[in-house]
Amino acid sequence: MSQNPTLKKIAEKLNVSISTVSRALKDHPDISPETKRKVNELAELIEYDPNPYAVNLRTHNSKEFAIVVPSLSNFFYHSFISSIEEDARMYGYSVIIYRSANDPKIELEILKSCRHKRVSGIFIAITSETKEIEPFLKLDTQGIPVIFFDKVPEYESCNKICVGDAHAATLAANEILKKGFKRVFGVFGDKNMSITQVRLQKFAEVISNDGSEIILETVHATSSAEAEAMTLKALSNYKKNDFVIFCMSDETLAGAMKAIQRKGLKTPEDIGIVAISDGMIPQLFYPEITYAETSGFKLGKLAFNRMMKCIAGSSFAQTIIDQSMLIEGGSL
Amino acid sequence: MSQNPTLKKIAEKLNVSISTVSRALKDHPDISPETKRKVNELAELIEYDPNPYAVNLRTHNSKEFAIVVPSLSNFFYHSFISSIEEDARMYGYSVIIYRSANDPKIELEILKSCRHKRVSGIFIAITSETKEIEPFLKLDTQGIPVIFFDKVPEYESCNKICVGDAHAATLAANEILKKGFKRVFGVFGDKNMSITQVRLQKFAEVISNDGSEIILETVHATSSAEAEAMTLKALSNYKKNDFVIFCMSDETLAGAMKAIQRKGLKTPEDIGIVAISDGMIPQLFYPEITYAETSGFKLGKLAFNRMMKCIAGSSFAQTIIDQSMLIEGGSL
DNA sequence: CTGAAAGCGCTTACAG
DNA sequence: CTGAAAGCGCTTACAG
Repeated sequence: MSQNPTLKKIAEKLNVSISTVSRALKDHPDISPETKRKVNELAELIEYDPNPYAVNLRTHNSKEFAIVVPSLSNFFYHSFISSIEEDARMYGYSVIIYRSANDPKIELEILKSCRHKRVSGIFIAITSETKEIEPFLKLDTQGIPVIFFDKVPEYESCNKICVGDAHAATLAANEILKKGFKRVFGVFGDKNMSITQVRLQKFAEVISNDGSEIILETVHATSSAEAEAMTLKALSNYKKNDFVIFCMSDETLAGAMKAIQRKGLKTPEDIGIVAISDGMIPQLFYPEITYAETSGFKLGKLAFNRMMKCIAGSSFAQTIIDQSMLIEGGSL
Repeated sequence: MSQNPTLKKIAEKLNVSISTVSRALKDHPDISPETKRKVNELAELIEYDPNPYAVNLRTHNSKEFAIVVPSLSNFFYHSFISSIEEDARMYGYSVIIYRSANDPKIELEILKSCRHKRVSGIFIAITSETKEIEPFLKLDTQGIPVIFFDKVPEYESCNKICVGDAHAATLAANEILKKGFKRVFGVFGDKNMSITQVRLQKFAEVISNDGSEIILETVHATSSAEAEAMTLKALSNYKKNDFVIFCMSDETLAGAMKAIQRKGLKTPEDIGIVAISDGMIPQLFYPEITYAETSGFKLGKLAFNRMMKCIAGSSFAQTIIDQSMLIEGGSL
């Protein structure tokens, strides 16, 4: 069991002290080049790697990041996680994934576990029920940076990396105006989520501010199946060529597309559709669906960047909004 | 910084020794009920939680599982990870995610990191280039159980949890025979992957053994785009109603569906399609695509189960095959 | 029933 | 340039 190389073993073989070996390995200026060479050679040979638990016990630096998300069955979070994982490994960090199941109690437990592990930092998308953010702020003051992403609290002075909800909604709405549709059917998600509120509000604002006589009907669906049923119902009094559907998320998009297919309608000939999406689902269809992109991958890069700055000592809280881009398919 | 509760602090407050506190907390029979009560009360009060790094340094038990996958942008792996994460947290383990980027060198590095962290166990889908499995076996003998899943090595005596490739291919092939198609176009993945070989071989076998005059054409695509191009080409001499497409994976399915939509064909009226899939993509279309299910979630449950047995001391290596089920959509 | 002591593997002031 | 020593927070034989 104890066959793992340790400082002690190297020290014994080389007839120097453990301290010397430790210093040589971290290229401490005190140590002679000759000793350094010998130590490094042997370390290489026997594949020495410091025991991370011992290091942490001394230094309280775990070289682990935690990512906490409400759910793992979500393309957006996957690409966020991939993105973080990619950067983390370059910097020698590992990534621990936690799933809060959208339950604030579990979320709190996870935070506790993060604290005891003394993770180097936490990326978190909070649950839709999370009310208290003191526990998060406390971690921050204890030296564990917390970067909120996607689902973030209202509270001002914390680090937040968000999708540009208003901007994405505007892009989609403008595209609809540009094409001159007469009726818009907007499929939105759970009413309680702040992103739903922002997207809905902005979308409605842009559409109605246009001055033209566009009819906007909106619904809230909490699942794909619900989105499908609602869209189907809306399509019952469908008239060719003046109708466009807007979906605020991949989940609602999946449902709406199902309804469109069920009705045997074709985009863009029979009906238009545009969404806010991470891009995976839009690309499964032909013509590809036009969408305002919310990239988990890009968000991950921004979040990681911010994290590294926090670790380097930046205590200045910042909200970063990732502006989205319109990706043109041919669906409207 | 050092404001975290420790055994020492409890001991001081209660005027007992650290040893006593440690024992009381783990309900050691030696300790008096009275002492236990006092210790536990205080521990509760100040929210004591053992420092996992200190515990590990002593016990070499990390309570962390590692999951290693070639890529994270894959629905199948996501559901596998979700599944493991769910079980792991119930048992008080955390889950570390590693991505090998399908590179055996990175894979090796990850293994090394797992060894030094002394993770409690590893779930791994190996890269398609992995030749040497000694490093894996070595971990196993060092007391870190390795459970291979999905992409597993040929080597016999190790723990493997696989999708029933042959069975899934058979299910799909039988469905095709049942419906009496005349021409089958099979879209397969990377030739080098063992799952491709098994699926192709079995599929071809079942189709050709039927005795009827079915024409089977197969291609290998390494991306969705390639699958789309190849399917498009095959569709150029398409004749209504005798043509069915089989896709061995979600990736190839995405490509084939794109081609079908591009041609303006409808399933099942114009053309049939059947796949092996995790189920996410098939459900996006209407009619839903019929598929032989390979469930990452179910595989995860099986793998976790096996892991717990290994940790409990089972040294007997075992290969578990998860038989798939045919999920009927209406696509052929 | 309880405690003193060693030790897991490392880091880092302190001393020389 | 190098080493002895203390200590991170815990566990566990050993002794009483």
